[in-house]
Amino acid sequence: MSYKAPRGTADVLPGDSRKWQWVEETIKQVCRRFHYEEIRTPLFEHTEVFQRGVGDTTDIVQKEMYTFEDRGGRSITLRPEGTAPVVRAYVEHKMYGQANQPAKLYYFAEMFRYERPQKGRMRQLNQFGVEVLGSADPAIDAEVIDLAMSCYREMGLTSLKLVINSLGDKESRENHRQALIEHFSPHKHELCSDCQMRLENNPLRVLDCKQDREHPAMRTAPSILDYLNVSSRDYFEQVKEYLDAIGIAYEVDKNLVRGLDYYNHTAFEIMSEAEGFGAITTLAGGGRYNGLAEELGGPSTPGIGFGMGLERLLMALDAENQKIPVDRSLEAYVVAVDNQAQKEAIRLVSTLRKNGIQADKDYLGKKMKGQFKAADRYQTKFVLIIGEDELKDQTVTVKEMSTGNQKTIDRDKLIDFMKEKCLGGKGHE
RNA sequence: GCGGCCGUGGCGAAGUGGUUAACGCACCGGAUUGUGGCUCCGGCAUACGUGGGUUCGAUCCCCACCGGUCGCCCCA
Repeated sequence: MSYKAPRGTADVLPGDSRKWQWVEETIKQVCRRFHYEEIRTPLFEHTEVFQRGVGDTTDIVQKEMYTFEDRGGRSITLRPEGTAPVVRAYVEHKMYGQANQPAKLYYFAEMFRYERPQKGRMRQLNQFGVEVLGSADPAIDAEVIDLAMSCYREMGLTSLKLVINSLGDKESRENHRQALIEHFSPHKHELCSDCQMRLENNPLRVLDCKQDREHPAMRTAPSILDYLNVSSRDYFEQVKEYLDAIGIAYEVDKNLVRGLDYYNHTAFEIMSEAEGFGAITTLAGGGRYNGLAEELGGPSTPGIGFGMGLERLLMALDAENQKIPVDRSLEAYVVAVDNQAQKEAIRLVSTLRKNGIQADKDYLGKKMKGQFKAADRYQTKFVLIIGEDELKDQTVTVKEMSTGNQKTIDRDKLIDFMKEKCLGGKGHE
C-alpha cells in the first residue's frame, strides 16, 4: 500500500525548495524597502469570518471552502483567502488604536480552495499578500500596486500587464447595479443560465461572462465608470495620477470585476503575457475594501490589499526563462581514506561546522574514489583528506577542487586556513 | 462541477492479446590497491495508476475509479 499526496496538493522537494526560499527572500526584501511588517494568522478561522467577509454569494464561499465541524461543534474553515483573516486580526487586536497608522502588513500563507485542479490551480496554494488598513489616501493604492509590481520586477519578470478599474463607492455601485438590472432584464432569457442567476445575485458579474461576451446587450451595457459619483471618480483619477507619477504603466478595463464582495473603488489585476501560459494568466489580484472592517465588527476603516499566487509566480519565471540563482555548492567535504580515519573525520566535520563552515562527509561507507565523486557532485570547494599519513603527522590534506591543487596543513592551523578561504574573515551573512 | 487527452523502473521513452517487457539517463561496482572528468566493462531496480470484466491467456480490448493535463467555470 502506498500513498499519494491528496488531489490538488504538491510536495516541494529539495530542488524546488531552494527556488521557493529565493522567491520568499526576494519578496521580503521588497517589503522591507516599502516598510511593511509581517503578520501571521491562523490556518483556519470561524466559517463566519469568510461568509461575512468574502460574501455569501461568491463562488469561494458557496462551493470552494474546506469547512468542517471541530470536536467542539464549531464550524471551522481552512482559509481560502488572506484578507478577511488579516482584517479580523486587525479588529480583534484593536490595531486601529496603535500609534503607527496606516497598518502596512504582509503575509505568506497557504490557501485552500476546493476546485478542480489544473496547472497553476491547486487546492492548496501559496500566496504572498499585502493589506494596508487605516488610510483612504489614493497614494497608498498606488503604493500597494507599486509593491506588487516591484516584486515581479525584482525577480526579472517583464511580460506583465497591469489592469485597473474602479468599482466605485457604495452609492455608485448601487446605482450601477440598478442600471445593469434594467439593461439586461429584457434580454434575460437570451443569456446563459449562469448569467440569469448572476442577474439576480450579482449583476456585475454578468459583464465578466465569457459565454455571453458576444451578446449585443453586452456592448451597450452600462459601465461602472459612467456611474461613479463625483468623489469616486475623483478618487480613481487620483490613483491613476499617482501611478503615472511613479511610472507604472496600466490599462483601464471597465469590465474588470473581482470575485469577492468586499471590494470597492480601486480593483486591479496583474497578468502574465508570457508565451504558453494557457488560460490561467492572472498572477495577482487585489483592490480596496473600505467596508470590510466594519463588516467584521470593527470601526469603519479603509483598507486595500492584494494576493499574489506563488505557484503562478514560479510558473511565470519559468515561462520567461528566468533563471533562479541557486547556490548549491558546499564549502568542505571531509574524506576519510580508511576506517582508521573515521573518528578524526567526524571530529573535523564537527569542528568546521562550529566555526561556521559548511561541511559534510560520507555516511555510506564509500571508498575514497566514491567519496571524491560525491564531493564533486555536491560542488564542493575544498576536500579535506585524512588518511594514514595525516593521522600519523597530525595534518590534513586540503584539495581545492576547482584547481586540483592540494597541500598538507598542520591540524591546528587548518581551521584558520579554512576560515580565511571560505569566510574571508567576515563570516556568513 | 462539465468536456477532451493521457498514466510503462527514480527520470525520459519503445513495445506486444501469449515463453526472461527494449533502450537512454541516473545510480552502484570494476578497469585505476590514497583522489573528481571521459572511456570501456559489469551490475542495479517493488515498472505496465487501481479495481473489475472479456479471453485458454491481458501491460495491450471494455467499464469504473484514482491521478495528471488541456479547455469551460472561477480565480491566485
